[in-house]
Amino acid sequence: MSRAIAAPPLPPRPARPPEIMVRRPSVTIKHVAADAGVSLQTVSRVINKEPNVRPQMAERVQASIDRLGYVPSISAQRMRGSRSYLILALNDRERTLADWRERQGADWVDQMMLGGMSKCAEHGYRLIVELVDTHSDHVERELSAALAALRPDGVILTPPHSENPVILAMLEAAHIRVARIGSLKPGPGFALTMDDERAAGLATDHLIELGHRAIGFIAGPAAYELSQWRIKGWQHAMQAAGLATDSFARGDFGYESGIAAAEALLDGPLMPSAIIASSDRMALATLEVARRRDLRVPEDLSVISFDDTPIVRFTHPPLTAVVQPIAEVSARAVERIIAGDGSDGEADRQPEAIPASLAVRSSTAPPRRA
Amino acid sequence: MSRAIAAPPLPPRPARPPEIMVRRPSVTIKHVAADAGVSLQTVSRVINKEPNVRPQMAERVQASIDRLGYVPSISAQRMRGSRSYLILALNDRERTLADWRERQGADWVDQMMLGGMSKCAEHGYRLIVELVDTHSDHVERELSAALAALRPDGVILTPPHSENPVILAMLEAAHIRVARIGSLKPGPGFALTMDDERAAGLATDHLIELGHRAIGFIAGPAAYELSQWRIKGWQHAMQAAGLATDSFARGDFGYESGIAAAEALLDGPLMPSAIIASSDRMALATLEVARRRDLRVPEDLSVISFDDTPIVRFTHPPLTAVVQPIAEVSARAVERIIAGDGSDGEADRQPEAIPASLAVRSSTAPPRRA
DNA sequence: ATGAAAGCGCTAACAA
DNA sequence: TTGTTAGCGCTTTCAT
Repeated sequence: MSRAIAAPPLPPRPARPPEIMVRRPSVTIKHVAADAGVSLQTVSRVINKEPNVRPQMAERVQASIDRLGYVPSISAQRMRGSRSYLILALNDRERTLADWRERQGADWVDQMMLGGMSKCAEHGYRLIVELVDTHSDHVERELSAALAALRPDGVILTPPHSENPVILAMLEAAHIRVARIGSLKPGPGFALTMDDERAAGLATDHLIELGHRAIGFIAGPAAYELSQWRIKGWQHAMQAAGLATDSFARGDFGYESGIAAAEALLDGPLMPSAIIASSDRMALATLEVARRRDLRVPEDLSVISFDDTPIVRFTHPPLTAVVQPIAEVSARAVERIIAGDGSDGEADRQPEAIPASLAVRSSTAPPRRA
Repeated sequence: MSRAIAAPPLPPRPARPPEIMVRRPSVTIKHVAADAGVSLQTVSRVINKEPNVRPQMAERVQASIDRLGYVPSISAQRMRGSRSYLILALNDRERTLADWRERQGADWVDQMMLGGMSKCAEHGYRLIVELVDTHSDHVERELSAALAALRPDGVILTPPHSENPVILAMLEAAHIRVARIGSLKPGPGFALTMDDERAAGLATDHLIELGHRAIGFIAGPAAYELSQWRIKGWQHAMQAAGLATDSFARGDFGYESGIAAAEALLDGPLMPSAIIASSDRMALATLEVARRRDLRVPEDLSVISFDDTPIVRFTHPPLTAVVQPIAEVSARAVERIIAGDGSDGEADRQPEAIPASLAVRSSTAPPRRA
């Protein structure tokens, strides 16, 4: 008999909170069942929109739910193995914190949140940004703590985590869906790229079309797989035009390294009339080096940034930049994870490429001596 | 007898994942207990570092934990009413998404994450950024879904949520610890401000000291309580110097509104020689209006921004700006929430003020006609 | 179509 | 100091 259900008294809310009010007394499925005069199962079925419930019955239960203000306990649901509706976005702690500290914004994270959170919201999911040190030896502890605490349904890896073997192994062992952004290496889950090679080619071609012959390239750190793709894109475009690829330097994406790299290029044997920098910071640095040497941009030196961050639009001149579709890629990653992609035994191993584009502004022009 | 514990077989990991591998077979407290030959409770005690466990015993259990790779199920722990170690940071969805879409960064959110996440990490907590529409009528649904899903130990409210009665009521009813940033009104939890009034005074005084007499002010929307404080700060400083406070306009923090406001001020009866804008966007707009009118900054017009965001340092000239200690305030909010502040029946009702400062750059100078 | 019973992994309360 | 007994809120059998 349904009325036989123990109808637990709704604990009266104390007028004054007791010594320590940790958890609020909450309405459980039992209260609803008692109130509606049905069994726990029926309530459970209504909550989960399962079949085999007469509409009339469902209505009655729903009424009780509404009246009592019942909200299912996610913890309890999850304990029974349900989804967590959480997706973890792993970002590089060091770099992100540094960006925030400099108070220059972290465009990458911003755009990830934009694309990821929006897409998540569409499906009742939630995106959680987590910062992790790739290089530290407690990645393992950090990540396992995060996984244990959050039990995410999926994880989105960004460079340089996308290639971190420790992280990949853990995720694979945990059978958690994985999206790897900016990685082409084989690994668990699926890979997504912004076609960095093509993007670098785009930038190079733009300069070549303007008439540049000596085009310098400042690469990112080798730890980032995509650094190599960008180099390749530049090299191939140059070679296709029969140009030399000697004007090359490497930075670490940061400003200081950009200063050094730009100086190296401009001091090099073939003084470039244009420089492509693999990050906004390094592009900014290039601008600064040009200024110090009284080189006007773009008249004496064209500069292209590889990040279309807020600041590159407010420099003088505003920089021509490769626009990376970070938001789109993140949205796509979320979409595929929710759809069930990225589980361990995937068939489709093709990395998906979301094309980058080039925003032409005022830092590129034909070379003087063309 | 401890050996009497049912020793559940560790489910063999299938060589090939079955049809749908949803949850991985996981090691539970039972496995550990069986393995170590102790009771569940003892394991529980070791996990929670409770007293009354002989070191030797603890060691043995720990060994089993390590060997089996046991990780406590947070869901189960939480179901027993433990803390969630989650703190929710509620931000304005509309504004934040707009900032991200414009790809100009959302300094506020960045700085919140910087301060909040860092402090959280110190205490084993996690900060989750949640976007909520203040104006929509489904705030209630959105928030209750978030609360149900995450069960955060505390919530940090930012303007304009800090003053949203619906949100405040819900949080109070749920007995969740609350930090209200940028609010002085009484309410649940504790309040934190950046002393906007004093900050506006600081900016005004700086201009007065430079010799300005006609100082215009572009206020933020009235929906933000802090808009009024800033107005007050300006008014008081002006009155203290015996100056008129007629050169006043209101915007909505956005660029377009800034254009209109700046034009209104410059077309007003007393043409100001300096303008304080209540947001970076409106300061940028003021710069643009000045440019259109061939007013040089700072020679013909001094401009002060009320946000020290990335872009105001890359404009020409770089803007003098009020630096809001968002990271510090967020860190403080997290700290107090973890400490147990912000529960309903708080005694200390004094808002805590974290002072803002002024970064003097090149957009302010003595007026020409001084 | 509905209900009863048996847990899920864990901890509080109470033995011993 | 350690173990045993009840559940927590929910879902999954399996009855009815």
